[in-house]
Amino acid sequence: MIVDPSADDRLDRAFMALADPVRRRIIARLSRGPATVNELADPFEISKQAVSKHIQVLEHAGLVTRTRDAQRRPVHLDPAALEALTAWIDRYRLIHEQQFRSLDSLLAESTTAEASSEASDPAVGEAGRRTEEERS
Amino acid sequence: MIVDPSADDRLDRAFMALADPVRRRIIARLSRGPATVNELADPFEISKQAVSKHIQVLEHAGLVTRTRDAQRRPVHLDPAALEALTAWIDRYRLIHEQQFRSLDSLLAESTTAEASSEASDPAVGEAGRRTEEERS
DNA sequence: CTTGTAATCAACCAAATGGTTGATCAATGA
DNA sequence: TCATTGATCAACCATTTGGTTGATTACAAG
Repeated sequence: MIVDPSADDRLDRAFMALADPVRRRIIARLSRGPATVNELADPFEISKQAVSKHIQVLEHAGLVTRTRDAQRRPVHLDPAALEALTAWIDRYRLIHEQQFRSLDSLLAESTTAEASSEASDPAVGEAGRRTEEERS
Repeated sequence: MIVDPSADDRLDRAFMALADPVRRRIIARLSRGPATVNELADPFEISKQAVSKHIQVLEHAGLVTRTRDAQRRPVHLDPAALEALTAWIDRYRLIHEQQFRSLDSLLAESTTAEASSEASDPAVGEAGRRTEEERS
């Protein structure tokens, strides 16, 4: 019954939560404003209990929060968690682009002068880069 | 042998692919440049076959591509697919923010005389929003 | 107190997921 | 040719996931 509130684990649950198309539709609906479980369940063919479970997954992932209004439990979107996801994706996407950029400049330099600056060269990627250029 | 038709289905697979922490680590590694299956499998405790399966999932989701170099099959990151993911997330995140913005301006209008509101409690304002229902 | 409504809990089930091991394919190099 | 290396295929297994139905809790209104 470990509750493991690790930040990395949160990211894990968030990605996991968005993996399901039903939950993504719920997120999409919530972006227009809060809604109750019944309202959220309405567009789906599945049972209300199933939707309730989906909401629990989203809540546990930190993507939504819930308040109380009499018997109702309105669900609210928490955009901060979504931001963390885009941050993760963009991180590696941008590193990848950066990698290409430095390769380009490296090639440009080698034409102008001697390529003595092998230096650090963490670019295992560079070595691998060469192996590409294949048929498409 | 259906070959992944709809674009919506692609998004589905992409989110599903990123739900697994092993696959996200693979993506992180690939952001530094292409790598072979053996290279990718090295940091993990799991078998090479398991990593191979993960790569197939990523490939089927359009997140990576593979080329050929002798026996090796280098895996390359495809940043375009990652961009599609951030696009989806940002869409609803921004709609949500927009919603807040209009709520704020609405409140601001009602108190044109003075800008006393310190953003107050938007959650309460939202709760009243459940008037927008689509119970059919 | 009783009824009705919103939502969750509990037990259960089928299918998908992630992992394993052993065999096989494909390309290289002796 | 034959052994080696890189990677996949195939069968199998344990756990997780997403769904169901039926009972139960929590409020609000008669």
